Amino acid sequence: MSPDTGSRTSYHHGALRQTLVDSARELLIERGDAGFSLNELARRIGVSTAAPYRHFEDREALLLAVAEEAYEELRVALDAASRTTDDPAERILRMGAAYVRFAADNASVFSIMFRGRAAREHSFDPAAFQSLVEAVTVAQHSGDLRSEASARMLSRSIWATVHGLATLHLSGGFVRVGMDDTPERLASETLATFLRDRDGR
Amino acid sequence: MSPDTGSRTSYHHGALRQTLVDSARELLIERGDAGFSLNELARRIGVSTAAPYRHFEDREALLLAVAEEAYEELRVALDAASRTTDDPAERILRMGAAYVRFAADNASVFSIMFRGRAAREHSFDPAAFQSLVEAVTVAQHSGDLRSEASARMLSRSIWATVHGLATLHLSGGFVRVGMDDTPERLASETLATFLRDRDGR
DNA sequence: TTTACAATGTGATGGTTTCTAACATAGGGC
DNA sequence: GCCCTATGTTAGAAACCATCACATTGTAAA
Repeated sequence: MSPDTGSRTSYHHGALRQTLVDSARELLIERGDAGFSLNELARRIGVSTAAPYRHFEDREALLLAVAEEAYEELRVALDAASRTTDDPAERILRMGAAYVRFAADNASVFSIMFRGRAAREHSFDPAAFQSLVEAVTVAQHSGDLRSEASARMLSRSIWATVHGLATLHLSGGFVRVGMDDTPERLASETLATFLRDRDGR
Repeated sequence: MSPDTGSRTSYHHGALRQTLVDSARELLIERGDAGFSLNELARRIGVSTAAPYRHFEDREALLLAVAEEAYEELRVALDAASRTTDDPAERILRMGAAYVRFAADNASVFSIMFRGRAAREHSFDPAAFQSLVEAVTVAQHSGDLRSEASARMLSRSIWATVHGLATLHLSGGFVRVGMDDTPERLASETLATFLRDRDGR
């Protein structure tokens, strides 16, 4: 008897790898990290539960692929935010806001980005870090930054601050002390600490 | 036939609940969040795999109990760090260092503290936050803080910064850009951004 | 064009996990 | 001393991850 290939007409799916990554992201959003199941994913796509293993070593490897795509999206979002202004200080604020916004809009995906192999291999991406260092250097030269610490040190501080904002915002901690806010306001109010008071704003 | 009660002599364990929490922490450290198994835990302790369910609703509830104990330890550690100095700015630095140190010394426990119910119910503990606000207020009055933002706002910023340092330090992100360091130095170099330059140090 | 191969699917299955149900034991209040 | 409840046990259902042997198909060489 010919095997059941779901609603497919051909035996081979054709684009299973990418379908797995895309659908995995949806399922992850629905069920969360703990509730995510490879079996359920395969059933939804209409392939056998063994099929995903032709493309990914194990469950973790598939989630890593999802995280990698998300890291790329985050990089693009930060880049886009950076391009929305020429003002050095404003640029830092907007990149920070974009980071927290991304976390808020992609909660469960964001959380798998910062655990396991994904975190080790992709968090604090050197290229993205370098672009922040450059923005900070410009801001320093234009006198917008309070501190005289090295650009790399300051960038590390800013990154950590924004990342902390993102994760604590997700965890709901700010709500408990009556200090929750939009990602944009969280970022600008917090990063203001790093900036000199300026005329026009 | 009398049931096998492991190496125990009596049918009842006697202090199973606390033993579960303590051993769960050890197993969590060995295997990590994903690798942690209630069955393995029960086998180690020498009780049946159903026994833990007399004390905890499910796997998650047991890990929540572990997280709750850890939150208390963190609170104590922050309190102890706070008491090591009377200098207002130094106090903030030391609390920050203690926070990052705790994360570094208790990696897998720290990670379960900030996900799921544990994060929602215990992250950003209002009492701990209040004690930071007080330290910040003192530092403001003594002129040690750069910013004139409200003590609550500044405290939120400092907390987010320290939390970001802790999580990124754990993920190994700093290593990738050649900027890793001890928890103490990470905290002091980063929090320096918030402080005025002072004479004696 | 045919044929062999490599890639990608399937079905079946083993081992482990979480959690529940029904039953066993014992400790403490009456 | 007796019962009741708390806290164990055994058995097992349902799901999941992962692997095996086998099936199908696209493709590249002969």
